[in-house]
Amino acid sequence: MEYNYKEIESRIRQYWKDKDIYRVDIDTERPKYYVLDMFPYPSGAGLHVGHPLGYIASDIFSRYKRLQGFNVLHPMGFDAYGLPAEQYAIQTGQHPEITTRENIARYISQLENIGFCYDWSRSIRTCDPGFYKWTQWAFLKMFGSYYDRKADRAMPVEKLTEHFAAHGTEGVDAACTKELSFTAAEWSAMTPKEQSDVLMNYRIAYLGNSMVNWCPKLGTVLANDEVSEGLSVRGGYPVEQKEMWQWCLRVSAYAERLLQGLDRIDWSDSIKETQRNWIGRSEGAEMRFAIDGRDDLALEIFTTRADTVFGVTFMVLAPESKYVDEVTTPEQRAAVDAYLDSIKHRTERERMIDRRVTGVFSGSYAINPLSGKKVPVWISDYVLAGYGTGAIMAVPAHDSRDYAFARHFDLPIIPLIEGADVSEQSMDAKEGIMINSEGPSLNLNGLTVKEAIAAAKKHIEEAGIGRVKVNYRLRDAIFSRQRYWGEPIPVCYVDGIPTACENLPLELPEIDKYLPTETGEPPLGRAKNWCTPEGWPLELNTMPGFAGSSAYYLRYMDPHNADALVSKEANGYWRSVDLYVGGSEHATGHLIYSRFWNKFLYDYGEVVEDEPFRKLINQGMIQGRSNFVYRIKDTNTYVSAGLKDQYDTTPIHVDINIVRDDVLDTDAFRAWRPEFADAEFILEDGKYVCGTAVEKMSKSMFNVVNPDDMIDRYGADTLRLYEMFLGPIEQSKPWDTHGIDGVFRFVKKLWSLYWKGDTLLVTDTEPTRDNLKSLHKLIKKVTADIEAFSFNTSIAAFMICVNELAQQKCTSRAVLEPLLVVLAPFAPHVAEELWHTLGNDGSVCDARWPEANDDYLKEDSVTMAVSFNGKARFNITLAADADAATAEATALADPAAARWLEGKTVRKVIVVPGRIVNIVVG
RNA sequence: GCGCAUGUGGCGUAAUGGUAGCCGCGUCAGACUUAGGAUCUGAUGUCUCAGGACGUGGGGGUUCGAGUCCCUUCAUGCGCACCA
Repeated sequence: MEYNYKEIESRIRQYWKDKDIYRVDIDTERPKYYVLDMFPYPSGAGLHVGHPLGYIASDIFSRYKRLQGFNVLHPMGFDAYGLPAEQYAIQTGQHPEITTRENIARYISQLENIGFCYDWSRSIRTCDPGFYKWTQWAFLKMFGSYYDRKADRAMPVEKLTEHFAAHGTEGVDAACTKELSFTAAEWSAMTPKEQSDVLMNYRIAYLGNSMVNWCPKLGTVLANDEVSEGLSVRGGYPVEQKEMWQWCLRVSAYAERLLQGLDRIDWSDSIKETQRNWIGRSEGAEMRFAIDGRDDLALEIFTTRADTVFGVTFMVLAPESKYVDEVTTPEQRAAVDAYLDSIKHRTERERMIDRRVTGVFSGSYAINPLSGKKVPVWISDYVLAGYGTGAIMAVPAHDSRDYAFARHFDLPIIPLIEGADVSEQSMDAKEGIMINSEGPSLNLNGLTVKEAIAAAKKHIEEAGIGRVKVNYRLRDAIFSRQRYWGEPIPVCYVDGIPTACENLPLELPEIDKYLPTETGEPPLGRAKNWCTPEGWPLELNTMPGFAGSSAYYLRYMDPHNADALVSKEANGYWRSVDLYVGGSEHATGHLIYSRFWNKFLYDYGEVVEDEPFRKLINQGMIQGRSNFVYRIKDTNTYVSAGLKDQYDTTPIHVDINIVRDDVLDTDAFRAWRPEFADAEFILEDGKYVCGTAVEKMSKSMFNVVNPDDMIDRYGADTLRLYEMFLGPIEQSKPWDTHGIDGVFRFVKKLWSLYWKGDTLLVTDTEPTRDNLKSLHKLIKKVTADIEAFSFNTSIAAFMICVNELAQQKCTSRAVLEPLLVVLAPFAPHVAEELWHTLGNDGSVCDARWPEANDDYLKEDSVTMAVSFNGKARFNITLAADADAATAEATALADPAAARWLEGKTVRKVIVVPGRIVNIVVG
């Protein structure tokens, strides 16, 4: 039998399908294990070789766990809502559902070709009403909840309304947009609309008027993680700050729990650190600075450097601060208005690129609560409205931003730390001994910075000037998108009051065009009869991309349940994801939102685990390797890469399929596109050598390698092995097809252990000790490697083992059969095929993972020469069970060593079995 | 600026503190071939007076012993960034 991978792989896949071998159900007799891949957005371009990297790794792990006797849940689905399908719909009029369905079909066929062990019966699509019903359900639950800080969990808003009716805001400690204060009587006197507005201030899913990232080109708002450096992540269009009414999720209420939870999960340090940064906890103090001559007004500021209060020489307000209007004096009114106007016209991006120091004096003075000194109040856009209170105390000596501002406007700078030279720059470091810090009620002089921070905070609280406060950088997530292709937000407006639509799913209506309406309403404004049966208008915004991906892992546990997102039974069994594999680019998006969503559901006992993903592996990105030709300017002549510097050239991407080993097939190039038909070439050594670059794999760079092509040329098993062989799974690396031949050779070599021509070589002969040693070395190594997620080293071990067995001419079934079991997770098709060849009835997927027997790995007795300290050489003989206590140097090999050892005693011999010996002498 | 990660042959990489470079690619030599982008065998870090010497970005340190641990420095990649 030849190794005919095409025939074998298609037959084996059919076998698995016929036997429905990957179907999983709850089985309380067996321990569960849940392995999940981040589900893909099915783009029109299909999968390239980079996508399966993580899927192959998780597939190996799933199969391994299954062979170990675990009941493994390993599903796959599709993140089907998204911008590309909608953009395509706008351009072509094609319904996004059609595009999406076609793309999903292509993805499924590509995935099936690789031989993954997914249970497709559990597959989900976020755009199915049966799925998004539960996305909407969770949203309504958030709409009906507030975050009680005392209980430290989400609670039904009814609790809050009861409390308001009985006690007003007295005793309420709830996460909110702004602190409110009213009595029970005042609450009862409010109109329903007013009460609704008050509750919006507390709801976890709320309608808020806030500064949002507005992308005019995309015609929608974006969440913070969808914006990078003032540009939209998708499309790269400019993003402006705009005040809009939007649905938001009060993610910030969970900031502390999201932070604390990181300590209990097995994720990489770098991704945990990224999340910690994103959450941005900082401990400090909030304190009040009274405005001179105004009994009714004090500026509330936040600082982490309470120790520097004596160095405050001015105050700064964000331009959007609510204080701005109040502190602006009539004399300064014109200047302030002019400044605010000039700021408004700058986009976020312009502000970021051009960090000029700008600002204006408000006319008012604030009084330093500790020193009693009067300091001017300024307005500047270097202070952010959205963080802390939107107002700061400026300490130019010890903050570089304040320093720049002080220098620019010639404001005083008072150093507070001994030896600090502030003539050129501020001293931001939190170290040194305090000076110039004595006031009527507090003296910090002589303390270290750390002591001073603590002392100042304590004093501020005791003196009633302010309080210790923790601030978070994490903002609430904007949850509205002015888009068609997303989950409808199940809210209607009853007399203008936002009200939950309890009848779910609220299905996405058909519309004639996918553009916003002429009046600027979102696309859903085009839907006919978009209202409740009672005639109340429905919300026109849809949910953002992260909505559908926030709880999908729960749905796989119980995908067809019509009565609940997941049944108690299914959730109680599968609990949470044991291993999650996906890209690190989701660190501040999906991976935060999912954790938040899960914790919210946990608060209500809807799920049993507080964290959704116990272990996370971030696979690296596979980049593309692009090829270039160099066109000489204004000609149709192309010069080889080595000679290009002699000409004025433009590099042009060339399809990697007409390049082999960086040498261009010039005929294929002429045939590639009409404009190259009569191309001329300047060659070197008779060849046209292309330039190369490592870039993102993309259609437009002609560097996409399709897994289907690889499977066609080498088979799925070789592709799987090669992708794992490339290097550590977490590492990003360019795809390089060179080297796949080596892996292909290995598979063929493996095959030839079993078959020589049409002769089956496997016999029932007793295995030799060497045979068993080779096998058990492999089992031990591969078991340890899989546990450590180190697949590249396992494959090296396979190569060594197969080479050894070939050299030993091993034909023993007792060795060649377990070899297949160990190989099955990596190369399942060929393992299954040979498993059947050996006469096994069932599938290799249901075999038992063999255990490594250390007895086969021990050396008999070893004599080795050892050099020590560069001085001595010994011959040491070790018995098979030698250890440090019993081994002894038995003979001295040379006279020099003998002299060195003379008069000394061998104290200790340290042995690493079969390897190194260290001799400690006294 | 802050944080995280990574620096090893021509290349991808490997080494519980214990012979640095396993495995693969590439290269060289040989075998078998009408032929090879097939297969098989062997060699392949650098220098070398052939005994060795030097080698894991640089500099220190701990250790009998350091690619590995500690300090420091440089370089690259990623994340956050006017967050007070």
